[in-house]
Amino acid sequence: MAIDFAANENEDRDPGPRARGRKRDESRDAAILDATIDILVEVGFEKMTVDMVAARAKAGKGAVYRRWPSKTQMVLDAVAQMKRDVAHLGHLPDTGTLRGDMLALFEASSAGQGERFMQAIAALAALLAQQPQTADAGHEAMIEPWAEANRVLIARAIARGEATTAVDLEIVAQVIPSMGGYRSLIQRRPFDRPFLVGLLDNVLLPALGIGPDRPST
Amino acid sequence: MAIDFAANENEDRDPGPRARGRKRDESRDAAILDATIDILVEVGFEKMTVDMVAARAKAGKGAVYRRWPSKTQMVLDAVAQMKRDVAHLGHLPDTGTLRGDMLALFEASSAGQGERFMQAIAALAALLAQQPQTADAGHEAMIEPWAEANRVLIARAIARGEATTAVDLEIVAQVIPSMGGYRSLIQRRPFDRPFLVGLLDNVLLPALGIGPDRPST
Amino acid sequence: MAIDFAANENEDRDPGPRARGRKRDESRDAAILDATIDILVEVGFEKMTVDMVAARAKAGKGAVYRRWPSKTQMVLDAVAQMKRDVAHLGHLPDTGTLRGDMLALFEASSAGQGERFMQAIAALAALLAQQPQTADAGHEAMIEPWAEANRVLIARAIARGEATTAVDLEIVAQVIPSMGGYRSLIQRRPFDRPFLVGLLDNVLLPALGIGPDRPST
Amino acid sequence: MAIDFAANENEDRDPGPRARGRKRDESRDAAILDATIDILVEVGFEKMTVDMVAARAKAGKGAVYRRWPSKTQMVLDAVAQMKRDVAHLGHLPDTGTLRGDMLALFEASSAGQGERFMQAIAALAALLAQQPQTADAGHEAMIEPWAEANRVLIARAIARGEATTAVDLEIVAQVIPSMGGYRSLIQRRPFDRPFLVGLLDNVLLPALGIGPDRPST
DNA sequence: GCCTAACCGAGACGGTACGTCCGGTCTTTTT
DNA sequence: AAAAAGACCGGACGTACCGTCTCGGTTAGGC
Repeated sequence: MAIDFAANENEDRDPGPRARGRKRDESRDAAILDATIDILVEVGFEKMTVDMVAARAKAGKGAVYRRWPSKTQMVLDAVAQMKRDVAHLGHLPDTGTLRGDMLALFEASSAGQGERFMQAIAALAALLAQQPQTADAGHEAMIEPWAEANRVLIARAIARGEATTAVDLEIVAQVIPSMGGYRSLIQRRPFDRPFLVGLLDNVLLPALGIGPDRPST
Repeated sequence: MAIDFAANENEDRDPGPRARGRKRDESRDAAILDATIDILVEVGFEKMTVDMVAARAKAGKGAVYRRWPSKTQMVLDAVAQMKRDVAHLGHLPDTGTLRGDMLALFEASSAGQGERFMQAIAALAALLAQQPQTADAGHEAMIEPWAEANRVLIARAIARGEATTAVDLEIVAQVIPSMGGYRSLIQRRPFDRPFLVGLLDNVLLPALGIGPDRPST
Repeated sequence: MAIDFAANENEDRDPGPRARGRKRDESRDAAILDATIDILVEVGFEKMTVDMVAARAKAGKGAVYRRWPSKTQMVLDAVAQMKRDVAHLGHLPDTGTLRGDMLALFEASSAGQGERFMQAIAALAALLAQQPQTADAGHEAMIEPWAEANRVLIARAIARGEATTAVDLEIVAQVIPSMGGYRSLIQRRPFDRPFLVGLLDNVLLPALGIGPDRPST
Repeated sequence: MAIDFAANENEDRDPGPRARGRKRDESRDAAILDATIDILVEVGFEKMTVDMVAARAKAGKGAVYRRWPSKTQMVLDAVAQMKRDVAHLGHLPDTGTLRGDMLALFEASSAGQGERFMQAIAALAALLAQQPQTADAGHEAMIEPWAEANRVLIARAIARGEATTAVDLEIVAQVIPSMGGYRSLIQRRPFDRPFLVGLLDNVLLPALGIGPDRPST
């Protein structure tokens, strides 16, 4: 967890003997990234221009390119920033059943910026495959935190005897994030509650040996 | 099945009053599509330019745009052409067990141009998400035939009593294609035999109620 | 004479084995150069942008930079083109006296594009001194043809015994063009008839030993 | 004479109620102006950047813009500063002949920083024509003092009966400065002794009715 | 055996975004 | 309060690429 795309910006800097001159205005970072997400959601990655972003953020192009070497890196960082805002593991739901936990996790992330995040992710797909490293970065920012949450919830279910120990946790925890990612990014169909329920009841829970003693739905 | 992206080109043509003038040189189609795949694999969709493709095919840009209305459509058609070469459903394997069938299907499609095809698909991801319609088209060309094959094999397993009837065939048949697509397109990691075996033994077969009475592997 | 700034474009090209591909649209050259002069006169060299010129000429920036390597070269060529249009040596006036010839030459060049040409030259001064070679080029285009005309007229006056042979024709022929150039470019005051008459009667004619048996003025 | 571009900076300052805080470091003025001339001569006005000048002077841009409102004004001031060092009218030469006086004036101004000054002036031409007012200012600083010296020397020659009274002193006194300015600024060729001698013997002296009873040269 | 339309490779065309650079302003820390 | 350092906005430059159009030349029918 704790993905930090901006690490190169925030942490890798060698302050040198001393930090002289005017400080980077950190508020510009946020303003630019916010504008990036806005435009990304509105027009998509291809039709977004750096000038649009700079104008929306009331910034100059210089301020943009001082921070990121290219439009692509800027967008990746914008999405990573969003993810940092969105993913607050730790206060994971605990309803007593795996099925309940998974549904509660979905509800929780649908609230907040969840929707907007998914829109941004979808707009972003175009650039993920441009180069392997950006694809990795995007995956780390998007799917890994989600898989981590799944891993924790399933581990809990195993611990309380609800789920079988016969399967590889690592693989099973990837099922919902991967299929959700594919659905959002490639199929561009919504990752909604019915889709999640279908996956739970027909794939995940059966694979874990959890029978259909389901409540309402 | 039998996806044909080029249908519009090859079949929709209205011959008009009569076909006059020089005939279109059909060998140029193949040369251009081959060059497209070459470049796509080498540099990716974004860095590929139409001029590059034309030069590689020793063709002019006019010949390209006479055949396809845009770079995107040309690339989609190139990949569809590949798919046509690769996917020969109908003679699906029949080994007696679902596990054996799935592995045999994998081996079959790994032969031929399978590797190259996957590289092309991966390079292609960039454009899939650009517009919903191209995403749909790409999905239809890539994943649906694969899911269809899964559907047939699983239906056979249910018919012979190997697999449970308790789950939704439609959803279960999507698991391997979706996760494979996500792995190839977004993670850009190989969809190889170990990954397939992991999915089969930890997700698909348990979900279908098929126990681990596996042979060697 | 016969200054040709565009020589590099029009004559230096090695056609290679054959001239292939679409031909340069020569009308675009003229359209761009005309637009260049328009904008140059309207806003001056510094405030003129290449995009302005391209838009005015209904051209793309590509067409501009295919012809000239920089804004500076484009402007120099535009002025040279103008000069080519303006300077039609050969049909020099012949009034019987040097004074009459010089005044007639002035009247002739004041007609036509003369005025516009001088405006362009004035706007252009900014760039002449940027680099030695552009300064040379500008000088060749602007002043040399003028000096050549002076040389011819003065030589005629010497031939018919009107002017002394005691002075260096080369130097004397430079007086009016140089002082006119300085006045236009640096002082930015008009090179008008009173100024010319002052030079003739107080400098050029006395230096050539021609007395003040002047007509009206 | 006594042009002082820097007047606004050095004399117009209102000391206010009291001069508080750190005193302005007057040595920075000179350092910046020196650096300005250096860079101006090295790369010309257009390619010179304010950052270059500040770096060379080991100053910040703030120190520059606290003193001059723009790059243009700074450069004009730098050249005016030079001029102040160079032009010391009053002790004009007096050799008994106009020809001797003019040559002696040339020798005097060639000494000192004359050469460097001319280089700077040449580099400066670019900005002179940008706006009329800077052109005027430059002309006043450069050419007018020179013309004034010519005027005095020629008036003396007329007074002692060496030169004719038949011509307009004002116009004749402009000949050498104007042609010298044109040669330096536009042609970028040296205003050297042979050039001066050519002008004197073929234009100025004949125009003033002074015959070729020249000494050695 | 011509005529003519449609093809071919090559490459110029208009338009538009990218990433760089610089002028003039503002901010931070040090003197 | 002035100094050096350097980030800030705005906007022009020159490059690259998409999809269209034009050039000279070639390849078929149809006459």
